[in-house]
Amino acid sequence: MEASIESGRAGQRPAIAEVLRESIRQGMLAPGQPLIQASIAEAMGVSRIPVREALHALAAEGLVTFGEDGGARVTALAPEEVDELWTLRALLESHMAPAIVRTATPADVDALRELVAAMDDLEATAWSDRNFSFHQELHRLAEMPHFADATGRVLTMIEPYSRVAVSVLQEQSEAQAEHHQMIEALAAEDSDELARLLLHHSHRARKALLAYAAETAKPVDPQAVATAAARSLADHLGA
Amino acid sequence: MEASIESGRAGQRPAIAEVLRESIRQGMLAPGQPLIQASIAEAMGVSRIPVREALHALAAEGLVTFGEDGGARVTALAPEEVDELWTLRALLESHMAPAIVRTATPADVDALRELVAAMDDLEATAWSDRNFSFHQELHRLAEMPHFADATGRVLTMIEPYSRVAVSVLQEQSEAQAEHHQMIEALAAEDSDELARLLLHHSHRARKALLAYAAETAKPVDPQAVATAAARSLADHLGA
DNA sequence: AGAGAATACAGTGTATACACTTAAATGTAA
DNA sequence: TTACATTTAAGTGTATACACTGTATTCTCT
Repeated sequence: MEASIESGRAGQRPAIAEVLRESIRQGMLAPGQPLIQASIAEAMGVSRIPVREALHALAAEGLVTFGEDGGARVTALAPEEVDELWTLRALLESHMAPAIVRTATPADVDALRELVAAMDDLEATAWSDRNFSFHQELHRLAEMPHFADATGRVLTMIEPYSRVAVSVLQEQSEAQAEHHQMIEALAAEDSDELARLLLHHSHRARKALLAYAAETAKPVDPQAVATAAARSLADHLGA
Repeated sequence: MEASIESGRAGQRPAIAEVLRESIRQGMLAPGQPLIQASIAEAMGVSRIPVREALHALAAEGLVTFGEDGGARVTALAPEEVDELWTLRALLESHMAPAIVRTATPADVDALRELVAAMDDLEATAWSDRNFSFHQELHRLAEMPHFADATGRVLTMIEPYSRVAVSVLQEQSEAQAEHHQMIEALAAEDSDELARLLLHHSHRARKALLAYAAETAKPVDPQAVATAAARSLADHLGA
């Protein structure tokens, strides 16, 4: 995704788009929720102008959708769309495997190993956060900025939905086991194995998510897992 | 890409982002060119506010880059980036082949065949326009909106650079021949062949572009192919 | 009470105005 | 002429203000 330094000149500001993007990714702002410009502006202590700019940027990223009435909402994905995005993620991520193996230094591998080890016994929310970082770090190693960018975008879009799966199923432990395998494949410089693992990683998670969606009434509802703190922010921003 | 109807409420406006996106894609606004808000606003007959929103949206799409000084410019890609994007395009496009074959109706195929036939003897600029439409149409048929979106984004980003190759090399006739083959593969419902052709299509074009870049001093300079009319618009918008 | 008209409200879109920053142009002294 | 200080201009960032639109609410009349 974009560099975190939003602008040199006005750079000391907390970067409105960044805050909204993270809030959406972490599920604090649930899919479908209206994003009222004035509320966000007040919450952030700025006028509506920079808020509008952030919303337009996020809309271009696909995280926000402007309705016909002009109102912005957190993009809500249909199950088929989530499915498609998981497929896209699998394709992009597995394609980066050779580059990752090629450019990763032993120090990189160690850092990743440590990161994954630190995730072993985290609860769902904290684990999801680290999980996102782990994959982003992997992408960064490939030194393919546009692949990483596209993949990061997709990861961000599906994250609210992934979190449902992580919190509900035994998904977390399986994914975590695969993370360890990925580190070993990386250490062994086995790019085919890494690609295979990344493909499998996505496909399994995708299937788990869809299975969960199928067996519950309200198919995919990240709102349900929003934390209490998250809810209060969401309520503050909501209509 | 986003739906063309930018907004219901203020929808009758010519959609500023749209105009800028097209201008960049077609090379009227050359990579690296400064995008002065006030100039664009005046040229479009609006204030800077909606212009800024458009620029932020385009920045999120990667077509525009905000410098450290806050100024926006048309994104200029390094040769490695163009190379990477061609690879990305090949990957995405070829992956859509089975879905395209699956969902295309005979009427769709006929329409595409006609479109391609109409391109046979066009000069470079007009051909490039139709070429873009042809591929977009192909993506649309796959009924995979997020794949199509990502691919369209990439196509747009590399378009100014592709045009250089089309105008300088015999690229156009080779690409056109491949287009005809794609139609036949599609008509024969041979998705493997279609995927192969799409891969080859990108890889060959990519190599041709890089070869051209290597043998010229100024590696990739789309400015050189901007038409006279384009230049005047660019100059008007430029600093 | 219920249907329809009039009003108030909530929200967006955007033009204007002003503060701030950087870089260029100008002027001045050695 | 060159180096340095000063002013000017060009550009951006954003707060405020106002116009517009749809929706809910209230009021009125039957």
